[in-house]
Amino acid sequence: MNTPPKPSLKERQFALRESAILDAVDALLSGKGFDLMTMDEVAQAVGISKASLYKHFDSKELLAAATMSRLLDRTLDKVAECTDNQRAIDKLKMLVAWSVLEHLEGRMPTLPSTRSSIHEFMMRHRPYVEKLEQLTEILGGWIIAAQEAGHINPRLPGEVVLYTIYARPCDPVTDFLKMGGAFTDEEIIDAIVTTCFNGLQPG
Amino acid sequence: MNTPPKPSLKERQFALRESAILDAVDALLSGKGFDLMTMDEVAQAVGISKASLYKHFDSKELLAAATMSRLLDRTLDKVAECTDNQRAIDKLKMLVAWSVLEHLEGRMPTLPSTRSSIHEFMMRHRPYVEKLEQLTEILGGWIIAAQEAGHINPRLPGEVVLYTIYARPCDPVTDFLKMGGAFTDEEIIDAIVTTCFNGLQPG
DNA sequence: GTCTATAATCGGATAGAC
DNA sequence: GTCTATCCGATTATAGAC
Repeated sequence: MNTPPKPSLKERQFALRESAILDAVDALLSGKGFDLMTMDEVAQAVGISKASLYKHFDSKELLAAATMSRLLDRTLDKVAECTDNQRAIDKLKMLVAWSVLEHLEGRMPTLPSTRSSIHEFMMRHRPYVEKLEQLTEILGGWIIAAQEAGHINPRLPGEVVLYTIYARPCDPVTDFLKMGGAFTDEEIIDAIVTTCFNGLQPG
Repeated sequence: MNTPPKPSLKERQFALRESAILDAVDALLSGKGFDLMTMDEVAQAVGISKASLYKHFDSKELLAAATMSRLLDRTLDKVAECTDNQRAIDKLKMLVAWSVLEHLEGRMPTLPSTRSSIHEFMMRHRPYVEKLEQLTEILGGWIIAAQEAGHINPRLPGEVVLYTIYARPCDPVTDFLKMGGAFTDEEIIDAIVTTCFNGLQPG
């Protein structure tokens, strides 16, 4: 058997730059979304020229896809950290809290809202869709378990619960509360988790 | 005293065309949002040239502002229909249900999400802000009443409740459920109202 | 692979004839 | 006021030198 080829210095530098690009895109997508983000901004944020940026990613769409793919990797990592003796409802709440925190700290590129021009592209991008399906399957299991345990309304269709959870990090409420400046990040996260799982009614 | 001047045929035609423009913008903003809507599309949808469109509205921003202003008028009308013997919580639920229906039927231009380039402009546009403040004052009263009646969690800050209600028509969940095609509009409205006021929990 | 310079396109806005 | 034709800036993407 061959030992796995050791990455050369050049290869490591290349990977490092690519990661720096994706970090910049995380912040830009998180702040202004796909349509308002320009490739000039990305290049400037990383400190490289636009032409070099295009050597790493052939198009703006593919750049966004790579970023979203990496987000799903992070999410799957977070999901994998959960242990079997946690309650499903607690795992779901943890995930929502985590994703809102990621959004607040600028590491959460917009999940594709139907309105973004990138949405259709992402739905046809295999690597992204496959990871999304993987995540959906796991969360689907958690949701059913939580419904059977009496912690989530069993009359709610699974899709409704799933989308409600997926949509939380891009809920405009988070941005409005942040903008007002009257709440700490912790309070904002608490507000989103509470209204998500308990609604507005007394708890 | 003078009698109010009777509008001439020309003036009525002008007003009619203006209303047709705003109807088209309602649908476009509702479907793709401000940034993805182009003035060419608007002109084409109405069946006039772009230059004529600019005779009615001096800029894309002002066009959006007029549309959003008209939306607030409709909302204030809806609010005025409520009678005093209704419970505050029921009025709030009615308003959420109505706004989601408007969105589903393409008459709900996006409320300014922080991410849209129009957001800052709207916040400086007097007529819009004044109407928004008017609506906010009324809903603020309803929210406090509902909290005192024990129908809304009194520990939730007013802003959290208000923003949560304001954000419902532009919740991505609505679009996702609609796109899936598995739910009727009525079921979608019910899902949004339920998850908004009761959350995901049973009960 | 990185850069500067540039092509190609798109979209907001306007000129000028009628 | 409406139209056709056009301007102009911004943005994605690429050519070609090093």
